[in-house]
Parts: sequence; C-alpha cells; structure tokens
Amino acid sequence: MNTELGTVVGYSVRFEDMTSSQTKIKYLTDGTLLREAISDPLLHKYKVIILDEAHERTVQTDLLLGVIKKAQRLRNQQHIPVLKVIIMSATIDCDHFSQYFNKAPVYYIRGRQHDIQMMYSKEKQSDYMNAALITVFQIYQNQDEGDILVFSTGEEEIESMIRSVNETIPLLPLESQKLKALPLYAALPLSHQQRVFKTLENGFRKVIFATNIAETSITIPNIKYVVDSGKVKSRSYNSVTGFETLKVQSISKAQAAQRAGRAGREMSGICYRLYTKEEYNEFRDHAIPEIQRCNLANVLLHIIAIGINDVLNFDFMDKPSEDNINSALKQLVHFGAIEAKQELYYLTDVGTLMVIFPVEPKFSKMIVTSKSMGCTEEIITILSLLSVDNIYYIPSNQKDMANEVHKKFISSEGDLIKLLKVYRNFKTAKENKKWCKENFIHINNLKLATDIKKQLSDLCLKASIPLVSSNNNTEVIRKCLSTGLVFNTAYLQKDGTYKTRLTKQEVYIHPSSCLFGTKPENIIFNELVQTSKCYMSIDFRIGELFVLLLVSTRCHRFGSRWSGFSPALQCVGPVSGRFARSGGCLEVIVEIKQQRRVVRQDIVDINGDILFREFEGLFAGNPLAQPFEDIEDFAHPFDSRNSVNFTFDRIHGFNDFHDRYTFDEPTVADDTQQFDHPLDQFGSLVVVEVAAIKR
DNA sequence: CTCTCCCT
Repeated sequence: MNTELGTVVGYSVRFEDMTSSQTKIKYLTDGTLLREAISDPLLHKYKVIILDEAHERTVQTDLLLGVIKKAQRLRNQQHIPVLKVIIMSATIDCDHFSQYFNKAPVYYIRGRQHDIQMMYSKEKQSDYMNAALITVFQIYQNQDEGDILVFSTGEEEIESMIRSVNETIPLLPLESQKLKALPLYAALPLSHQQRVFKTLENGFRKVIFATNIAETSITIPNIKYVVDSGKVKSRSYNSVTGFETLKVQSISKAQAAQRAGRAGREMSGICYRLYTKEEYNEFRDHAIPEIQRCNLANVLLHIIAIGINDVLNFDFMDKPSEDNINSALKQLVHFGAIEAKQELYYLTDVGTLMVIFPVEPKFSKMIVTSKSMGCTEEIITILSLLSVDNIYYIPSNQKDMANEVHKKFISSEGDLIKLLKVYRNFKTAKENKKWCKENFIHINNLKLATDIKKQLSDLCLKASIPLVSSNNNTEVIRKCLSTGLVFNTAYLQKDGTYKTRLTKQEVYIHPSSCLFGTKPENIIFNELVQTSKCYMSIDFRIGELFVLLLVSTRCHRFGSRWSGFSPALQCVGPVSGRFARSGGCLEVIVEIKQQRRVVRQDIVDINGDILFREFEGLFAGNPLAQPFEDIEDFAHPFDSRNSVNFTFDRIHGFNDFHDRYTFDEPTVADDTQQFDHPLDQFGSLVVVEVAAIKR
C-alpha cells in the first residue's frame, strides 16, 4: 500500500503498538483483541474482523469466536453498523464454523501447494521411532535428493533418534555418508534452531527431527520428504482431579494433512505415514479444541470481565464440560475475584484488579495480595519467569555439567526462590550473554521474562500497587505465592510419597525440582502434570500452619477467637485459634485439636497486623465459597510412557527392512470447487483453504 | 529420575 508502517496500516502485539489515529488496517494477535474487548465489548472500533488460522482452535480463537458472535448480536439489536467477520481456516471443518455463525456462507479457495504423494505403512508399526529411522535411511539411499523432515513428539525422542542416525552413518558405504541429522524443538536455543535453515556443503542432505513446531510455526525450506510418526504430545486437564496430563497421542486427520503439506511447499514431495490407512481412518477429524482440555479460570474471568455475566450459557462453539466450568468458577470465587447473584457472575474489586494483569488468575491473585504483604517486586519477578518457557538450558550431551552449574542457584526454600536467585544474578551480570552461556541459562527466555516484568511493573503502577521489595524476606514472598496456589498443596506421607490435600492423590516431586530428594513435610506446587508419574512441578516448601490457614476458605471471628472449616484437611479437622496482642501487634494463633485437646499451637506471624488484614479478606470470604466435595481416594493408572530408550541395534544392517516395511500406493484427495456468496445477515463468512493433494 | 506447542 506504500504507506509508512503505523500510519494507515499498523499492528499491535503484546509489547508493541504500532498504530495511530489514522490506522485503517490493523494486524493484531487474538489475545490482544481479547484484551481490547474488556474495555470495548462491542468492538466499536472495528467494521471487519478477519480471523486467521481458526482451525488451530486455540483457547484464544475459541474465546474470540464467542465474543465476536455476542458483539454481532448486540450490535444488531442496538442498530450499530454490522460487525463483519471472515473466518479463515486451512482445513475442511467449515461446516462447524458456518453452523456456529448462523449458517454463514463458505467460500473455498485453492491453496498453493505442489503435488504430494501419500504413502501409508502396510503394517502397523509398534515402534514408531524405529520405523522412522528405517524410513529415513530408505529415503536417503533410494530417493532423489531433497531434505527429510521427521515429525516426532519431544526432545528426548528427537535426541535419541539423532544419536542413532549418527551411530549408523559410519556403517554405510563411504560415498553415502553425506547425511546430517538436526534437531528442532522449542526448548532448543535459537542459534541451534537456526541450523535447519543453513544450506550444507555440496552433496550433503539434511534430515530434521522436529516436534510439531515444524507443523506451523517454523517453515523449513527445501523439504521434499516428510516422515510422519502420527504421534503428538498433548496436554489435557482433568477438572475433577486437578491434574494435567502430558501424553503421547495419535494426531488428527487435519494435523496429518498439515504435516504432509510441509513436503510440497517448493516442489512436489512425498509423505511417508508410519501408520496404516486403517489407522488413519481411526484418527479424529480434528484435535479436541484446547478450550475443552484446559483449566478455565482464565477464560471465565475474561468472559466476566467483558461483561458477559451469564457465563453458564456463554455460546461456546464447543462447550467445555460443566464440571470444568464449575470448578473454575469455584476457584475464582475462592480468590474473591467474582461473586454470584442468581446464576450470574460479577467481578469484585479484587477481580477488577486481577484482570489487569496478563497472567493466570492464580498468579494475578498473588500480585494483588502482594500489595499488603509488601513484596510486589519479587512476586512480579517470579511470575515473569514462570510466564516463559524453562530458563534452564540442559543440553543432552552436557547434562551433568549443566546440572552441576545450576546447583549454585539452589535454594532450600524451593524452585521459585531459586528462580529469583537466577534473575538477580543475571541482573548483577548486566544481562551478559557470556554469563548465560557459562551458567547454562536460556538467554532468550530470560530476556523475554525481563520484558514481561517491565509490562507487569507498568501495570502495577497503573493499578496503584507500588513496587515494594521485601528486602530478601523470602518467607513473606513464599506466603504471598501461597495465596494463589492454595489449591496446590501436598503433604508427606509415612512411605515418603506425597498426597495432595484436596484430592488425596499420590504425587511426586519432579526430578527437575531442587526439592527432589528432600522431604519437606508440606509442599506447594505450581502445577500437577502426569507423565510417567504424577509430578508436581516447581515446588516450594512451606510452614505447616500457614498451609492450614490458607486452605481455610470459610473462617469466622468470634471476639478474640476465630475458627474455620478446612475442607482440604479432613485429616486434621476444623482449624481454629485465637487472636492475641503482643507488643502492639496482633498475633494470629492457630490451635490444632485432637479430641477437644489442643495438641499444638503456633503463632502464625509476628507481623500479625499485616497478616490479619490480609486474611480478613480471605476469611470474610464469600457466602458461596463452599467446601470442596469429598473426593474418594481412587487408584489412577499411571500410564507408562512410550519406550524412549530406543536403540538401533535391533535391525542389524539394512537388508531386512524392505520386507518389513513397505508402503501402499498413493491416494488422491478430492478436487475442490469455488463459488461466490454474499455475507450472511450478521456479516459472517467462512473461508477455507483447501490444499489439493494429487498424485 | 525428567515437559508438545501457542499467547495476553
């Protein structure tokens, strides 16, 4: 358009707003538009919204779809000019989108794609890593030049397959040793990721082992062959048990098409599917939308903040389960972020403050409480570090060294205090690149955390939360952190394992935690992820009594006494205690009783006044803050992870794999048509890009 | 004895 960026055409993303009053066309991320919707629910500023990559069905996409639909209806009712919407999707789930938008017309456009031959495995493969390696060498030895992209599930598998390739190459005839194996996954430092873009010296071919990062985010040039394991690691959330699982699962048909498409970007290509046609037919059409497999606290708080109070009837394109919605609402009520009036939910003052911050509610709760606890500076530092991917860099070939170097940051108080230590050292070293390298720290993640901290600081000032530091009083920091993580407590059992207080599940300290191997009596964790075991990640130690207080959601004051029912502590029973004056300070004393006798009592905090003020908010609680239902102990099967200790020894050379591993004839996808349509009455249109896959 | 990918 030949205009200066930020004038007529501009963009707006998290840390940058390149728009002005002249701007007519604005590029923005879905999250940014959702933020704007809080102050402008009808999206008055916009005439047309083009929502791209809708097929990815991220939480933000789904939330935005609902918010836009609601805005369309309201604008229609209020005779405000229509909000036109164009949904762009790369796969053929157009019906679903069209139905959702009142049978909006669908317009098909042909994607630019070269021909791709689809090859299916003739037999089921029990070991997809083995199959992938065999296929790679098969392509390398029998097929024309062109690089190979292998879709795998995670770092460990990728590194293991690369080791196998490197061990195998020397066994090949000298003239066919020109194969270079490269890894690609998000946790890899940027400089290593960029190696996949380099052209190699003459005659050398690349084989890239990647996660789904190569499906959409990173496009690698010169790929002619795709090897698709048919597997992906994906996260889901169980609102009843409160833990997330991270499991290797079969991909969807849409994902399979996306992966295959990576072979035909510059030339015709071949996609080798390491699964049979029958297995493929069993794949679901699309992955389950993320909104149906995550904790909804953030989503619901956002919806309520936009002014949609009837959250239970919010028009989701794919509605999450009622259990999940209710448990998230319960969490928000506990935090004092929302309150209910006849099935309608409203933001409280605390909630209004919480939504200012672009972090999950469990984290924004901490920022809000940090004001009276006087540790805002430390809290936002820790939260910015929790907002980025792992800052510790542990390369597979220097594991011991990296772990050794990281030891100097270890804190007996846990991982969050350790994070704080790393950050402070990084600052003292003046954000030095060399320091990061020597200390095995991901510089890009740490820099991103610095930006996030800046954003959170600015927002704190806006919310009149001064950036006070607790001056190395780590105890108050841990207490403040606990206010957001009250649901995430576990205690030590006699056999050395841990049990969550709320759901009584057996859990373990994650081996990457600095508390691994130690046995603190009480522990608070950031999240619960089930992989090979149910692991608590990012833990910290906490005094028992503080835990008791925190989990008491309903407390009452009777003169100089207080009592609270502690649903998470059936093993201990009701918690009560008294207040006392000591040197002008108010002390909160907790008494633990057994058969009416006080067996133990403790002063919670010397700065009782401060603490009490904090708890008054918590105690006053909310009439709706019901105790949690009693959840029965139950055994849950720990899925054993797919075999990762792969060795290449098993196939003894290369002569026997032709028989074992062959492919079906290529298949041809249907051709596509084009037609013209006007927009529907509310102004919605669905555009589907169809990749024509031909022989 | 070890965590896919996005994003406010």
